Amino acid sequence: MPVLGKTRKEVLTEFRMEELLEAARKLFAEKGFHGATVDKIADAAGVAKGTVYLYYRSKRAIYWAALERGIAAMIEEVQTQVDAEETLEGKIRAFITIKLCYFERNRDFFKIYISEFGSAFTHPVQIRKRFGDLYLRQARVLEALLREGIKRKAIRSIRADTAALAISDLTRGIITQRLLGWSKGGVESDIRFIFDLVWKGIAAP
Amino acid sequence: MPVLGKTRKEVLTEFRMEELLEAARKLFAEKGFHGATVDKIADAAGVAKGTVYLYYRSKRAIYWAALERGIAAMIEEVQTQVDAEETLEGKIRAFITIKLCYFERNRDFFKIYISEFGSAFTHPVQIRKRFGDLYLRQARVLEALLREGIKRKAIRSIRADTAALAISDLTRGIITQRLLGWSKGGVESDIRFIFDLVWKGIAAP
DNA sequence: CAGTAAAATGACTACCCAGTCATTTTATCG
DNA sequence: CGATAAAATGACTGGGTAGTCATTTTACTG
Repeated sequence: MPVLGKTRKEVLTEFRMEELLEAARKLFAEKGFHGATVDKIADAAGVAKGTVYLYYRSKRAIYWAALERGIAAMIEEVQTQVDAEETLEGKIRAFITIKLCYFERNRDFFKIYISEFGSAFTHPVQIRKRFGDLYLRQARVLEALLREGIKRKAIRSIRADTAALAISDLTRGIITQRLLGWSKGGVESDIRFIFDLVWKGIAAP
Repeated sequence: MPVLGKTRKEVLTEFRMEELLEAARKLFAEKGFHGATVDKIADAAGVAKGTVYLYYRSKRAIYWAALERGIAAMIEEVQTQVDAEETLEGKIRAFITIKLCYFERNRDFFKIYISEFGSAFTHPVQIRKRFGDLYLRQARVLEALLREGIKRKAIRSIRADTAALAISDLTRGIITQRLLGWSKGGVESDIRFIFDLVWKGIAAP
């Protein structure tokens, strides 16, 4: 009997899916898609393997759920913070900052994200497209900012879509470097570095 | 009996290793490390599976050989072309251009390269280090250029190591976009775009 | 051409793992 | 407290593959 919008069953389902997702995120991050086994994910979530299949259709489905949810959360956070800034400069800086901080906080997720990027070429077209759409969605937040800047002559006339992807690449690159231990400076220093490079690179003369 | 520096055996070994590497490169690029089977690699090289193991210790060994040789060849090509340029501007442009063209010509290799990048986090430390060294080696070519530019006041005072990695990331990003079909322009247009962004970003005021 | 060594073969072993489903455990309710 | 349904279990199946090695093929040599 539905009492407060959610039936008992719905609550349980939500709980199990959450626990499984959390366990899966850690294992996929640690071992990669192939290295993480459904058995281990079940174990980590404190259930038996069969139970996993009561909540997710397949191993891939869990993987996708983890990836999709992570990207969606990131986009939301980025969008909110960008909207909160007044100036174009502030907005672009926020875009870089929030992404960097989000990944710094969610290292597990970033590892999955990056790994998916690497497999993009070997996946079937349809999966590649799905990931591409997800990735492009966050780039488009930035693209809109750049377009606005170009219109207002604050930014020189560049290809906004390409520039947005380039800035995303730079951000992703810095995060990778940080996770691999190649970056010696602090987060602030890294943010400042990228932002300076980008801003000087795109600002109107 | 060694006649011309190489024994019959050495020639055969070299030939087989080459054939296998070529076949492996294609398959790894197409299917990824897990998707490519030793059987298929052997097939593609026109030998039986057992023969593969006469020339390579393991599947991983073939993979590494393909990756290492590809990166080494790229570095060599980049270094040569960079050296051939006179100006700092020309050298930096050459760095970007040659990498882009090299990968454009060796798409198979790039797919392996990128995929390795994605798996960097899930590999054992020792393998990760090995790949890192390889990657950093090419970044150091650029780093040396930047340092020289900073010394000569042509480039503003920035962290040369971080900037070198950032420019590498940008280049890698563009190549990825091209391979995924996200980049609409031609190669020249992409090169010009990155170079402009970078040059304006790092040039002395 | 026979005999020997080098090279190649592919059937086989040993292992791994996604996904299933008959069975057991737990919750619900009259 | 049974009876019934919902949820969970884990042994099992089917498919797959890295790496081995006894056997066969090919090349070389006297």
